[in-house]
Amino acid sequence: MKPLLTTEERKTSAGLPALTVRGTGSFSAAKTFDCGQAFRFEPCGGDPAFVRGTAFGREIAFDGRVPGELTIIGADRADFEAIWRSYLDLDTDYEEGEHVILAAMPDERSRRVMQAALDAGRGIRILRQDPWETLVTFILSQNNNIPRIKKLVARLTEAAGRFPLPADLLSIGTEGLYVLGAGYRCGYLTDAAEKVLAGEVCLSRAASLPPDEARAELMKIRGVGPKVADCVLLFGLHKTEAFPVDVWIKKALAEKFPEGFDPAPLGEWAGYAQQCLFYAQREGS
DNA sequence: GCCCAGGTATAAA
DNA sequence: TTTATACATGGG
Repeated sequence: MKPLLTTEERKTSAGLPALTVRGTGSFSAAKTFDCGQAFRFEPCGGDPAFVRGTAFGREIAFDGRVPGELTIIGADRADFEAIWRSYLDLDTDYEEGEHVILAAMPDERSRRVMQAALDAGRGIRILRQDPWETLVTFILSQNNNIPRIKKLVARLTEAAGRFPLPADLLSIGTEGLYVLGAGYRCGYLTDAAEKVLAGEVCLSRAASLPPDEARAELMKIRGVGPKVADCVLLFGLHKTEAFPVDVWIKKALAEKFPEGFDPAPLGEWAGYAQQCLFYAQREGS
């Protein structure tokens, strides 16, 4: 059942608009912004449930310290309806998702493994991030770790004065990107910028394509392989059915699914299942 | 110092 | 088609 949300507008003591949303269920700002899908948010004031960052060019803070509700600082009700409600995927019933995912498990052993992952990841939401931002951040993610990806993104954003658009990346140049710490990925970024700017790769068109074709469209970019493409499909284009969980389960996790893994019955919940598995694995280690 | 990270391009079997 | 290796960098 679609969550029933209520909202209450406020002003912070500093005069910023703020909106408290109630009925958010299991939503966890801490897990959603720490599970490796977004790289522009940081804990605010020591509590990981209170995060701040930038999305869609707006500085924003999400205070999820009170269970069952979320306070968005830097947004009024109109902003919430226009951007954050969709961005945070608050109208999707993730409890139903858990049931679908468990029902898709072929045997008792798999079910137990998945149950543990769902328990660990409960509260994660699959964000609807800006596709270009998602593309750039996940190009940077390859053979890289999350803390360093965040620092790198922050450095690029500071250098460009905003999250770098294609023209900004070309203006910084391949060498400039190298100096900023992008390493061997610097040429991948400029290739992405060139192809998007030339219309050779069109993200908004990819959004309306079937997953396979959208994946192929993204992989025209040098440095975008199947994994980066799938992350962009999931976190940027919200093609939640497109994530082939079986392919991306790593060795450690593959041991837990000795019978293999058929992602088909997961349907639109494939991405969420995958993200819970990823989060649980990262928590465990 | 060492291992590794939300992988990919490339060459070789 | 599958397997091996280099890759820039720095977090832990």
